[in-house]
Amino acid sequence: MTTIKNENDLALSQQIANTLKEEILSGKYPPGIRIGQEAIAEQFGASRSPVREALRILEAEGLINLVAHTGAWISHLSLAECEEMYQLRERVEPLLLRLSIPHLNNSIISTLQELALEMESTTDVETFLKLDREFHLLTYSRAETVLVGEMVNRLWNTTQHYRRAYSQMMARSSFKPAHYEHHLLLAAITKGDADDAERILFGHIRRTRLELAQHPDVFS
Amino acid sequence: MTTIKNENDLALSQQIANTLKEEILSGKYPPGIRIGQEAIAEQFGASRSPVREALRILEAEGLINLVAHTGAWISHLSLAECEEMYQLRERVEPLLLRLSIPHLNNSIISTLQELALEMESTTDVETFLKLDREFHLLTYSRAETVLVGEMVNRLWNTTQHYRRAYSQMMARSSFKPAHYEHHLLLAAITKGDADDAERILFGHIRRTRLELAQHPDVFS
DNA sequence: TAAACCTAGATTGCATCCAATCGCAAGATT
DNA sequence: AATCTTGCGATTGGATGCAATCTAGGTTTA
Repeated sequence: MTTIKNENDLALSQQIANTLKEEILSGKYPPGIRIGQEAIAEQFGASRSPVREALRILEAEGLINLVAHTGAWISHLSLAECEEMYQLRERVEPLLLRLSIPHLNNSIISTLQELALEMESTTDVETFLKLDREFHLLTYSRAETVLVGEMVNRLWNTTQHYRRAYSQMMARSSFKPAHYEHHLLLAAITKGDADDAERILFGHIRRTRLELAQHPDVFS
Repeated sequence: MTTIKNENDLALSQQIANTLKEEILSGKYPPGIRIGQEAIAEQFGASRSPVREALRILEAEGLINLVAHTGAWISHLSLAECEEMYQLRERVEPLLLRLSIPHLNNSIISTLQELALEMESTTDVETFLKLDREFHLLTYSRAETVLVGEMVNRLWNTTQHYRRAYSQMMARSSFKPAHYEHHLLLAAITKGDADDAERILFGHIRRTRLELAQHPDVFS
């Protein structure tokens, strides 16, 4: 008997929520469209009860909006709301990074190095997105926290669509500052300099926010 | 025809969630105890369906924990988790304050002044808690945000029990630093000095976190 | 005596059914 | 012609019933 919980052990509502979440983050459901309870229920071969609970879970994570009698809509942020999310990220992610840095070992740091180099060499937007997410979440991975980590996860999830749109819009050459910042961040992490790492990360997110604000056409 | 939504117009599940939330925050249900679906359903004269959705909503806000087949438990934070919440507050609340300060007018500032003085003169813990909450939330009230404000609200709600326990434990004299900080904060706000206000607020929350850490007996 | 096992009661999770509400389109009215 | 009204179809919200699971208490066994 193992303590590892099998996915099948989870409540059906939770399984549905997890799967739906991945589908939403993957871009299968674009922002602004509606999801019908019946359709989801059919997709999973379940009744609408667990589907409705799953939708509540996703609403809590900010991925969808539930409106009474009109259904569940994939969340879409306005430019102003997106800027809010980025400002939150600027404040919260440096904290999480600080809590993680003391526990990052050499093995992790060399993986980070590889990820940074891979990012520079890829031309595919979807690959870049995936690597970038991996890179940053790995820098956070050793923080011995529960709540801060969850919050950062939520912030990343709710801005996922816009990171994608932004990356697709930017010419590949415009990623250069991001690459430089990644290397600077890595250097600070290697030195164990949490203050410096915080500053660089803050600037990294802030720069993205300001650039995003110059492309309001993403939000239409 | 008015656009103001009557409470009765809200979905039953939302009404139940709202009422339950107030009851939890008021201390009617102490941390660690279980809430039965049947009991809640009976209290509201409803079936278990809306109750279950209400519980999902409250879980999302961090007020309860849902465990499969064992029910809903009022959240209780460990000392470590509570410190996490406070560290989040240290980072997020100064941001919200910064966004609010430019729009605070004289009428609000004089109300803040009154609240600060009232706090100093009260001896009742419950009154102090209420005034303190009013004071800080009022300093945030003009921020033109949606998401940041919601997040701060959640942070306050999930730490409510512990602010109460902390206040009850502290001798009244130990509130003096808090009063000084409130006045300093008010001065910075009056000057419109967001940088200074951020620093003071950060220190205000941080001091409370450090004092709380010296009273681990609150978490048992 | 203490630990493991087993059964009964209670509680939750899910499926199904019915009622309430909304959106849309066709028709009526000014 | 534009706007308001009205009715229908579709979809969601809530109630009820049953199966699955957990907890507690008593019984058995080493």
